[in-house]
Amino acid sequence: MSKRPNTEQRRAEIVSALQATIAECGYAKATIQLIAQKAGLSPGLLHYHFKTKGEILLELVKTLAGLSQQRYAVLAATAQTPEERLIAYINARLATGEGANPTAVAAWVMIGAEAVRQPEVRAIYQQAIGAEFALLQALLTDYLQTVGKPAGAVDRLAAGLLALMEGAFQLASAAPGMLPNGYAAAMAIAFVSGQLAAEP
Amino acid sequence: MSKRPNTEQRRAEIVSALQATIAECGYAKATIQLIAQKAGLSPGLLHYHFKTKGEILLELVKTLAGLSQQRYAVLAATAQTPEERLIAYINARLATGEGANPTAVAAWVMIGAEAVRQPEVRAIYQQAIGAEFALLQALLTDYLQTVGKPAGAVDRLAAGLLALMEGAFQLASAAPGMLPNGYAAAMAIAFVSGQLAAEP
Amino acid sequence: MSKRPNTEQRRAEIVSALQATIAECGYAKATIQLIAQKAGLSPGLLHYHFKTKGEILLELVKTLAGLSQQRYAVLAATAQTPEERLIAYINARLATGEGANPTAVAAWVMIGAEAVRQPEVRAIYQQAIGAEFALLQALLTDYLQTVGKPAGAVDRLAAGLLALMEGAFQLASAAPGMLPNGYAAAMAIAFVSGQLAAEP
Amino acid sequence: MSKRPNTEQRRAEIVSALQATIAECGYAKATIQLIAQKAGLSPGLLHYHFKTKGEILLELVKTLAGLSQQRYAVLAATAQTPEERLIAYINARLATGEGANPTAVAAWVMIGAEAVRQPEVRAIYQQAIGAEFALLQALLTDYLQTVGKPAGAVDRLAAGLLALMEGAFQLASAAPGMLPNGYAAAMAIAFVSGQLAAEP
DNA sequence: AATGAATGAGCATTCATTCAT
DNA sequence: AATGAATGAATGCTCATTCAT
Repeated sequence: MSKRPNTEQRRAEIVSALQATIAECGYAKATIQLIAQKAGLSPGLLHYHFKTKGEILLELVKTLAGLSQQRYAVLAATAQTPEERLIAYINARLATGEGANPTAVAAWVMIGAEAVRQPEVRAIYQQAIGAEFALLQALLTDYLQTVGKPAGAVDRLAAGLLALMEGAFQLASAAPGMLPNGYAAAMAIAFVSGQLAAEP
Repeated sequence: MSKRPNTEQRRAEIVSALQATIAECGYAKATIQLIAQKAGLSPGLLHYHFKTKGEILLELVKTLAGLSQQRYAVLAATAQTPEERLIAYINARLATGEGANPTAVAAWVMIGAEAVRQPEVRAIYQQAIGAEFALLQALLTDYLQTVGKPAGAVDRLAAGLLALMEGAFQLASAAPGMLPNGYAAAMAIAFVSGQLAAEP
Repeated sequence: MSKRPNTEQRRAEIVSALQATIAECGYAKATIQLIAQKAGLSPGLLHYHFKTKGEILLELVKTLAGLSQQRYAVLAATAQTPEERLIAYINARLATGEGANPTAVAAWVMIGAEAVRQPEVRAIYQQAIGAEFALLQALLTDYLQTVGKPAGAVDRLAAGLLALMEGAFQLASAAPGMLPNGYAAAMAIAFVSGQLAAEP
Repeated sequence: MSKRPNTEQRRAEIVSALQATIAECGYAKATIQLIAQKAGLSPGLLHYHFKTKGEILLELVKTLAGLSQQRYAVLAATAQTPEERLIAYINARLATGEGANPTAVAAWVMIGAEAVRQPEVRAIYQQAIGAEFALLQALLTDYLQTVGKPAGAVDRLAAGLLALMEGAFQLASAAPGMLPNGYAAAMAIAFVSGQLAAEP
């Protein structure tokens, strides 16, 4: 008698199409027409499932942030020691190669730029950044404790690692191939190790 | 009697107005009307001095990149040792406080996002990144030589520092106040110091 | 066992939802989705019971006009003399308080505006206005006969009363609270009484 | 060196085109394209001179209200006695024939409907209604004083006249030709006269 | 009878660019 | 050099209507 709702699936398709489009053209040039075309849907349908274009963006940010969380859940299960966990985390986020997702990275960079000016995007972006920051703090605290080092500078250390990661995303998208291969993960790990040697 | 051309001044005013506007609204929302209004000029005049909107952006990227070079010229004159030069450089780019220029930083972040998709912007962005990278390589090479360390990992070290700086810019613009005060300069310096202790 | 058609009930529900919506948002903003939502039905079902949106409007006009007729049927039964009938009629249409129906009044005003441009709405609107006009003529003729006055100006008198009533509806909807309380019914009755005294 | 602004003239042309369009199609169907076409201008130009469509409407309401005021200024100069002034006023607003402006009347009716739901339109509409009401009160007070009658019911009398006038506009637009010719002005005057005879 | 997804034409609005002055 | 009106294509969004289920 009634139609079965397929809203969730359609919404996912649309969000996925936005990710692809935004990675390629940026948010402003990712027009509804273009997204719809990439999703194989009619423009009107996008507004049936999402009230505004901004709402699709918000959903994408949530999805991307969730992806990061999922990766952590996976790695946390595998790694044994705090050191392994930290290194696995860094590799999961920065290592190029098999698990790398350039589209998601490029989309994330565009979202970061959008966050500078759209308060609503900024709010969710900051939520994601905050979660990542807290996770890094926890991982670092565990690690430092294991090696018998004081946890004094964990905040700044975590912030530095976060900046290194975000900067690596930016440079990978806007200046691909200009920097040494695989520098980001290596340097992030070296950064942490260096701090251990340097601290009293 | 003679009409002296004020083209150069006008162009500078327009570029400056674009910087202010882009920092506030992003490039896409920085309309010719808005830029003109912020510069106190008429919209038509902008197209008299610049053929297209993109041309103004290109000029801004050059200006911003040049600003960085100028800062180096200043610091290179003051600093005595390679270590002082390196630290002065890092502080010049990352230190918050007196010399800090949030508008330029925000504009640079937006330009970085624009570089992902506009090939012409990307070209100049990469030029600026390349110059910064080369400068960092030179500073690091000098420094390592002074302390008697091998210059093997200079490339990756420079790339890591560059990423940390760009990431710090991004986070300062999109998530202001979320991270510890002054972490960026401190961590950049700690990053370099740590590598010295760690390397054989 | 047998499916009894609930078409008539559904149609009434839809028309009622249109009345509520039109009173609140006007006809143009009364979208099918909104009406359906207010009726607790699905949008598709509205087009099952009515071919077009305009058809629902036409039905509403008929309903509203019929309501007026019903009120007359009720009052005609109660009132004894022509004077009582006339006053009862005026009160039924204009008196504020218990019997007042602001939603119907507001909807009627919107329909009046719609009638200016939609020929099909205009036709039914005019039918309703014509019926009211005829009723007023009859009531006035009876009344004047009773008091021994010539029925010469009955047409103009009825037209004037009609205009006063429609204008009162308009002002009640678009400028509520600006005019003295209960002025409309009082002035309509005074209007009629005045004519008796004035006529030779 | 510079272009001479023609903004005021263009704005007037646009408002005039809206009046013509609104009278014919109503506000919702008066699209920017249609108005522009009727004004012989490009659609974009309408948004150069007015920020939004609603702003054009607001300007039209002001214009129409101002027209009414102007008519009073003219008639006030001509008429000698309070009675003449009152009758001249009624004729100026209601008399069909030479001075009549069906386009303005139809536009006014549509605006009245729009006022029911758009708060901003309602505010200006009520301002116009309020001015007209105050004017009627003044005219009636003067008149009643002249004929030695108490001014007790001036408010309700003025409200009744106002309703009669607005209703006459509505009926003239939505049901043209259905009512006796020239009934409105005649009945308005009869209404006032009747009250004199009736009051003690 | 009923659902709700889907369509596509139409809308107000924005904006880089042009041009007459 | 400078102005500001003018253009028109493009965009996000709305909505009556259709249709498979």
